Amino acid sequence: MSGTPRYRFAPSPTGYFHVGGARTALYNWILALQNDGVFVLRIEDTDESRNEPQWTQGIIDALAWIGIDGTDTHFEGPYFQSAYAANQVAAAEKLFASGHAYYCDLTSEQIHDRAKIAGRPGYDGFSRDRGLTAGPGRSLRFRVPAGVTVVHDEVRGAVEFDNTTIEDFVLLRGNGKPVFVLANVVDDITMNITHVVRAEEHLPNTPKQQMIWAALGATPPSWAHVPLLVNEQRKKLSKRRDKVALEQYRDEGVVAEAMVNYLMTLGWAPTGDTEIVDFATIVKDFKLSSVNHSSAFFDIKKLNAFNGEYLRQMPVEAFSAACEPWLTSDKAPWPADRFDRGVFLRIAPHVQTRVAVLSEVPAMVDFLFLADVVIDAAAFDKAFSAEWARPLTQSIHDRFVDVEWNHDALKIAVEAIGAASDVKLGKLQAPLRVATTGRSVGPPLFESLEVLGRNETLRRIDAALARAG
RNA sequence: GCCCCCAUCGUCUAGAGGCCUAGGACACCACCCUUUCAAGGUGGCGGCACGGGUUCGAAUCCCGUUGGGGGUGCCA
Repeated sequence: MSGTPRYRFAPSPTGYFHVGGARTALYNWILALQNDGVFVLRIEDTDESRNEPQWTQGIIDALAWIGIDGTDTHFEGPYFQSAYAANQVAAAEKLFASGHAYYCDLTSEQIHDRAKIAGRPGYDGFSRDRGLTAGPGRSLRFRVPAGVTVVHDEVRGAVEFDNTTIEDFVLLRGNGKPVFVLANVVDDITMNITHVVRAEEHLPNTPKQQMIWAALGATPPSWAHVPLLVNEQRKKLSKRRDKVALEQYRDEGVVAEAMVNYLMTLGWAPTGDTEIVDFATIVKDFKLSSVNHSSAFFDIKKLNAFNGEYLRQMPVEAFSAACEPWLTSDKAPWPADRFDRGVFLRIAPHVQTRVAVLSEVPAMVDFLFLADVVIDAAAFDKAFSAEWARPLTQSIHDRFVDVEWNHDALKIAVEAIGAASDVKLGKLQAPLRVATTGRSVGPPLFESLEVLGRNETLRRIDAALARAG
């Protein structure tokens, strides 16, 4: 046994990268970092019907996004399980040669029929002592020994399995291809994996894997099964039902730091009264033994709250830079050449406290970059429904012609007009806001107008007055 | 069906027999601040699933019940 702990993350490339996978990867990565170990990435691409090469790059990109850097010295891989097929078959043959496995010529239908007649599900060990050798259509099954298999799990403690409840499971398919349980173990042995940290759904097949390790003469790794991430119905998060794609959250403007921090509060908690902690603290404090045993609901609301917190903590320049993908691409509702970074930077401090995810930003500043502001008709009608709305907005317009153009002066001017007619600023700003920004809510009005500029402000007020008739 | 895991506010969690009148966070509600909306501040609502033990003492240990979940493929 070498002294370097070797962890691994072994996803299959069957779709977008799952947030549950992200958390499992994070656990392994953090453990590798804090123990000066190695994080091995192994792509389990043996299910030819479901694999797509594009997903492999997606996994690598997603890992990089959450800080699991493929160029870091603690990172090793990616390895591809399919490349080790011959090695896995060789291991299976070794198991056959040593009597730990035997061939069986029964078809799935025959097994099913026998089970039905016997009244107990599963394979009944029919070919255990028939002395069959390898042949077309024959599968290789593991000869599960009598006794009890105890899995020592770093999260759950000792878990006992009575071997009579474990059927003689398949190692090699009728077509000669290895199945998951074999491939997984043989690769782990080949790659000198010492610690297997994965989701709880794998706990039931762990005794099988442990038996294979032993039968192959290897020392089983340290196991740890971490709780599942579930949806609101408390069912395992699924790609079909739930919003689980890491890429999707990234595209909506969740920042990686918030995602990582949030993911780490599921099933584990940093010490102290705050859950918002930096990655270095997490790496320092994380312990498998303090991971919870029960499943955790992936709460998008709380994720967004964390994200808002992270966004607000950023220096405004960093926030502004983080916003750019949403402001300069086709995600933005205005032509790319109308975006002005300097203008955005001026309004950014006010946007920063008002968004939870970055994708909300464009709608908050579109009035600055759109040639013609898009008026929300309902908001407009409501704002201009008051008796005073039209005349006072006209007065504001007239005053704005020569008022000093900064937010304080603008505010004082509007306030004065309101005071003369006994209309509070809170109400009076409504028609002005819709006229100039198209909406009833947004960043502080006078700051917005200061950035918008006098000419455009006057032009929009004119247009609104015309519209209000 | 069988095997395995789990059980603290709605949710994520703190809690390793007395520090618990059970702490924090998200959500929710109220108030304050306020140029809308936020942000921020203050306060509030709200939980140890149930039943038995063990113990001077149990959210914490044991057993059972109930409930939830995972697995049970020649998928990974």
